[in-house]
Amino acid sequence: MGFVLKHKQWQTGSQKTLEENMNPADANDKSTNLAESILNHAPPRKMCPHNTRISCASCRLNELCLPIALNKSEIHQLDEIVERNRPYKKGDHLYRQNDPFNSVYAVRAGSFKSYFLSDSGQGRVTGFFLPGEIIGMDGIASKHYANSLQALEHSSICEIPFSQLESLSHQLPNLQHHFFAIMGNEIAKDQQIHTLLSSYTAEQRMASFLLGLSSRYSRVALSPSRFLLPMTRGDIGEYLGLTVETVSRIMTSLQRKELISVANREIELLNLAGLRDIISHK
Amino acid sequence: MGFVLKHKQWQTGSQKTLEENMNPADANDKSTNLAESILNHAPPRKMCPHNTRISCASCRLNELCLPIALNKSEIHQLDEIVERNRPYKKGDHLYRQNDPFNSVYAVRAGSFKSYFLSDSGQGRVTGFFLPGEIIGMDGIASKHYANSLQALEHSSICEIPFSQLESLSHQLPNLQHHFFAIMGNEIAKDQQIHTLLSSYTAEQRMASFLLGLSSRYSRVALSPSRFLLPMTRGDIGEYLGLTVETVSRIMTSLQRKELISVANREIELLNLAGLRDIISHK
DNA sequence: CGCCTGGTTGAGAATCATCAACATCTGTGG
DNA sequence: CCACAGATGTTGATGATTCTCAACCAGGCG
Repeated sequence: MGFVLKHKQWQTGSQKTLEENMNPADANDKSTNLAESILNHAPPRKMCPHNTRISCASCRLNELCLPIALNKSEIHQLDEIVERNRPYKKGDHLYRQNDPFNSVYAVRAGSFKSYFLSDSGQGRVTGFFLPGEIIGMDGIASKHYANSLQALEHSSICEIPFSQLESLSHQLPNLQHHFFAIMGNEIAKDQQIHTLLSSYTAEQRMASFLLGLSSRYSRVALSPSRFLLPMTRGDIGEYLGLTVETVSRIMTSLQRKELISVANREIELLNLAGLRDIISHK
Repeated sequence: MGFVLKHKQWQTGSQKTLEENMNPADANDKSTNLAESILNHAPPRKMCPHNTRISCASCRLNELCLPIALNKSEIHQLDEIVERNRPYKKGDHLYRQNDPFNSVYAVRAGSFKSYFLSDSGQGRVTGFFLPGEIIGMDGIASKHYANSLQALEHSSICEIPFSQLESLSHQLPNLQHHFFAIMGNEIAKDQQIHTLLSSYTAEQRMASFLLGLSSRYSRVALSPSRFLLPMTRGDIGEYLGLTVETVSRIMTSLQRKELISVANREIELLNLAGLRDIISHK
């Protein structure tokens, strides 16, 4: 059966403070904010990990996000145009399908899903976004977002106004190059999903999906073998072109084969090689 | 049954000269080339439509391709970096999976398919490319092409070395903006295919595919309702995640419903609204 | 406590794949 | 120009994977 974890010591993007090496100025800002809220008779609350006064230079995701390949002064210029918004609660929308496109966003903590509603009303999840990943590039061409974007849990993001990103890219060849690369990566990733959806069985899709999450979590220094699924079985099904029931059945089947161990949203990948075998097997 | 066309007066990208408004200098080049080939005792051949001495400014696809939104002098600069290669025969490869990435390509005439071979050996078609469309963006991020690219018929392309495109984009904000838009468009398009593959029935996929081709052909001033399919049923099947047999069956079924009329590669869309209904129905 | 969302499991149905046979088209070499 | 071979396309019979419908369970939140 494989052992099942009972307690809540699971890692997710939002449960871990993402800016650990903050500078003293940031700490000061924080205590100031706290003092203010007390003065305003707001209910005293725990220190929120989603500090909005963080800089790109100190963000622990900067290896994944835009600043990679920028030097110190360039990062500072990027920092100037990034807006760190208020956190989003589970279910909040970052934007909706057809809203005018203004910005791309980098996930700082938590996770999001994108989904598309067709005229006939039925929706399909088109993507999941974890910390360090970029959201909103589907709106660049048409100037309107093609999907809606919703937080799957308490999450925070960095907003990057696109016109300013363009001007800055014009000044910084490294940034232009890197943003081309980020978009190219998105294109390559989408084509992999095309292959997955057009030729994989339900079991292969699930195995591929879980391994994908695994490697994305390990990129942000979380465990590649134990994590919480931020999305529902329904979300997974819509994303993979399967029904909820099939997703559920495959999960229990993978568990019976001792490849994974699941309990609700908690999942552990027990045999990565075995999962890979499922994908290549045929 | 709908009438079936018997003869070969069908339009494809390659059967129509794509550069009609060529300037006098180009015409001179052409006759010179012809004279040369006669002097060299080469077999006299028909005037080839794939003249390589064409400029972006005179190309009738320049409204679709990169030059859009560039002014005259900017187009000239773009022209400098574009290489117009020899034509490709049916089956020729433009590049193969894992080849080092150097350039993106614009289709000038004809058509191509991209396909991905997985480790297990089975391949899947990931895209089709018609005149005016850009090929190769899947290689930008990893510096290696993720797919192989093969000509479906006699075709010609413009090669745009990517590093030069980047430098030029750095000088010309319009070009940078436009290339971001082209990549954004590719991302949005890929996500539509995601929705198609994850939620459409076989019939909906075929209808959507045919309507997609229709609008892409009309973009290059070809008939939106009558065209030649440059790809095999097998290619279509791989692309849509169906088998050859299913593709064939759906085609005859659509024909019985008098929505289309097919004979081999010749296809006529008899009822566009009817095809759209299939997609939105339920 | 009870509701509602989310998740699991089972039985039957439907779509599409598989296997197989055959028809047709294309291009090549005699 | 014909004949042939290989690739491509069609059609039918059968079967498997996945969906649909339905019932039920668990957990979180007011």
